[in-house]
Amino acid sequence: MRRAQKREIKVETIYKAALKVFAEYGFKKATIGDIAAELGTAKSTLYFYIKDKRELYDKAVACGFRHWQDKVRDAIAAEKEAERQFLVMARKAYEYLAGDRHLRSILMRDPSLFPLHPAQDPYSEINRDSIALLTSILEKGIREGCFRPVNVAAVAPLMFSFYVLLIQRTYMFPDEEHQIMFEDGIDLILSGLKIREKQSRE
Amino acid sequence: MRRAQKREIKVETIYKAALKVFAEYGFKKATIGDIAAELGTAKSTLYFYIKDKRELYDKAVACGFRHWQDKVRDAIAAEKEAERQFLVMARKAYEYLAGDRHLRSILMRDPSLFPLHPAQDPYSEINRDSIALLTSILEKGIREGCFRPVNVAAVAPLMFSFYVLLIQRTYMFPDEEHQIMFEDGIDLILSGLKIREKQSRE
DNA sequence: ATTCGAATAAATGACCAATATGTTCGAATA
DNA sequence: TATTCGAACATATTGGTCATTTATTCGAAT
Repeated sequence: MRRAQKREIKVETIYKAALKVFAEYGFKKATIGDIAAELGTAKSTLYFYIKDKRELYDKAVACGFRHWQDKVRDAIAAEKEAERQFLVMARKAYEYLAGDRHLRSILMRDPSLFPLHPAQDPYSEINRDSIALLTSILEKGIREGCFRPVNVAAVAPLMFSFYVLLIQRTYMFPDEEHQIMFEDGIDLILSGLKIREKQSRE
Repeated sequence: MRRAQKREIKVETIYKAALKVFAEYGFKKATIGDIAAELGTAKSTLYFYIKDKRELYDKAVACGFRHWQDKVRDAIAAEKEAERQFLVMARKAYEYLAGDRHLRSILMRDPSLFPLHPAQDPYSEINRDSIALLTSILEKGIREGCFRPVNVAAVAPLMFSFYVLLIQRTYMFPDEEHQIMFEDGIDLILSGLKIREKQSRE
């Protein structure tokens, strides 16, 4: 295995350990010592791989985000129609987070990680990717004639924020009620998008 | 004029002055002395009307919110159909805030005043009212057959949060782009609500 | 009932020392 | 040569005291 490759793997294990420790103690209280201990290595060794604590946090979180995003992307790739892709995107993102305790804990500790204000978002690159993904689904749906021809450039970021809001609520208050909110929220947005040739009242 | 009535008026002027000072300096930096000076009265006199600084802030903001809400309610009352009411609600709320510099400044200083998490919302009563207003419009629309029969109890709070998000964005970044986002956001939600018997593609 | 000035209580900020933590570095190792 | 480590160094945090500011109370005056 090439050196650079080996290093990459090592860095990933460091991020994983860091994520775990940060999830438990939060950025302030977690120490480099804690993370080194988690890895069974000396503090100083870490500095062979990272610049400083802040960067470690950012990169570790970014890594967690990217992993999340990859899973969602894979799930979407398995679908053909835009409408299905939209639904799968929403549900998979939700489901993945349900299974990643650490990332969830970090998100709950520090909701500002999600971009309320895209301008000051430390993970803008990743979130831009998410919005791009959403954008492509919207465009596909519009091309295929199942979505209304909305202003994609304006609507995609909004929908992303709305989704973040839904996720935050559902995980902050994981009760029946918020579960329903999530489903109904997705349904509302999807209905806003869809073109319905004919609709019967009931 | 009755004593209690006179007192009420006085309290309102105090709230108004407080709002102005808090808007300029923020809660921490604004002092009771500043507010007293704004009113041209002794600090101690304020304590005849208020309990403490914190309460003054909360009540002053609540007063500002209520005023805002009243204006929106009035505008809605002038409309008949649910769909129009919905639109007017969104636009009037936006427009009112545009005209109230102090309230806007306070909101921008402290976005948490708006309930991301309804549970820990200090103005839950007022926001409950807002959601109730929205709920009644939704129900009316559903009864009248122009809105889909959504789960109002789940959708109303979500729409409220979404609206808060739109407002925050638009005022935090008052540029062309966000203006468009506001309009498109409202349009998306309204489309999600509406029943369209027939729709032609174009 | 309402206002005020003076007095008191509580919070805040500046400063310092002690400790904990982040970061660097040269020697050791594989 | 790439990687690890322990010790040394630098920086940040904490706890504690004092001085100052600010919040709040109270009795006298209107």
